[in-house]
Amino acid sequence: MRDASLAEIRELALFRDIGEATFEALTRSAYHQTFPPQVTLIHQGQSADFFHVVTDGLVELVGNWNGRENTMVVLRPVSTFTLAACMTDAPYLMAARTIEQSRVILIPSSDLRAAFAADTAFALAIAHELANCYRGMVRHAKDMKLRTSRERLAGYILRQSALRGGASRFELPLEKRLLASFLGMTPENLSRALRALRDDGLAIDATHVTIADRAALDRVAHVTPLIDGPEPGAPDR
Amino acid sequence: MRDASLAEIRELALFRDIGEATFEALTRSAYHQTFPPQVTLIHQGQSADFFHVVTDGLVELVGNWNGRENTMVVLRPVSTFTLAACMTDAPYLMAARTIEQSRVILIPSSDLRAAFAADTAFALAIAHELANCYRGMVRHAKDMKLRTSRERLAGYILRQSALRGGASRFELPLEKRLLASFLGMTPENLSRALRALRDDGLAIDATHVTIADRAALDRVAHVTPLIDGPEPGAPDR
DNA sequence: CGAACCCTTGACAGAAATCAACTAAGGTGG
DNA sequence: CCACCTTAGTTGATTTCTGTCAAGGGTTCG
Repeated sequence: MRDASLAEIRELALFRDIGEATFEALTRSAYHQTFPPQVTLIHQGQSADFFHVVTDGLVELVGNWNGRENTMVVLRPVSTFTLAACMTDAPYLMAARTIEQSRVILIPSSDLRAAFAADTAFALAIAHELANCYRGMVRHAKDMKLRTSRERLAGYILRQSALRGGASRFELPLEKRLLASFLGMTPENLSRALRALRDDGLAIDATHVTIADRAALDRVAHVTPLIDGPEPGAPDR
Repeated sequence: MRDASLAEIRELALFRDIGEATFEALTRSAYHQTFPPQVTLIHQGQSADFFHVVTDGLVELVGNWNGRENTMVVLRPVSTFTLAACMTDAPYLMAARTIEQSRVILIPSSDLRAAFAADTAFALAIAHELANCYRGMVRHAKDMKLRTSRERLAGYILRQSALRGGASRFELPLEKRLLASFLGMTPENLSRALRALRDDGLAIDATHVTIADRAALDRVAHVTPLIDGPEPGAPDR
């Protein structure tokens, strides 16, 4: 891996507190690679060869079953995937595909497990990462099971706003069909839901989002950290 | 904690490989308590005081939002909950309630984190447990987003059969309204779905399940380890 | 310029939630 | 022992929501 990459990665929460020897062992056989958009990085069912860290771009985790496909997670930098599979040496449950051009670190899973055993600080960082992945998936499942599609959409918009420091105008970061899949609906349905939310303080022109009435939108979404996650930058409370 | 409990617990995968000192530190301030049915053990949003291990009985994890409620997980012995919250010192995302009389070990979260730092074998066991919880929730989310309610029900029946060594006749382990909630449908809908599956080789009389035509049922469910989990007892592959 | 592709819209069909009525079983208390 | 109440489950009627199908507009890209 190049020196510039190494310095950049060393600052990530996953690697910040670990020993120099561990860091070197982890990065010795690792790759930091750039991928074009729409490239499938891993397939579901494959054995867990690499632990992945998205450092730039946008990656989606996709579930497939019986000819159907669904976007389960959208990963922005800096995020990881395939950690649980690597730790348990089990097959990937989801495929991963770049949405836009992305840079990804690939760490052989055997090195990951060796570093876990050798470095307590790294073990703790891994456990935190696993716990956060779990909690993210619990939140997504709660979103799916407790909210209607309209409510999920309103919640998504407010989360995106929060990610941008509470901005009331921003661009949708995803293609609508991808967003629809992530929110558990069809593109047609998303289209209609977006129009319907105009009565609740949301205006959308193509990809340009304007929150006209935040309170009204939140009366639909009832945003809560127990589903929508903590405020960006804040600890998970 | 009583000696009988200690011996019993020592054999669990979580504690099997850890040092004697760690085990003693963990169990010194732990409780092994019996709870009646329908008791709420924890509420969502509470701070993570205890790590929990279900040793007997049946416990459900429940999500609440805006007056709605949904069963997210059903835990049979031996299973754990609140691990992710304890490791990250974050609030519980789900409430827990006993379904039937249950015995639960409660370990103070500070002790859990101390043991993680002190004992590498325990850290590894915790990481495996976290990874398995994550993968379980991914599977549940895939179940929800990729399958219809009828397909989920068929899958559930076949999983329950597999848990019983492939038995074709067994008793439903849950009240139907609880099962309906877990499967993401209403009780009325579950009733109808059960009748509809009679054409697909499933017969249900009250709580008594008979799989008349396993192949037909699997043509509906398309059981796969990537959603339904590994065969009981087998590693996750 | 044509070919994809994304998005939107409308019409329709199917699935699921809701509302309501009814049965059956279990528990309580007179 | 029986009347009464509560609760789980079923069934039917209805409405609401969502998916599907089809068509058309707009954009991008070879």
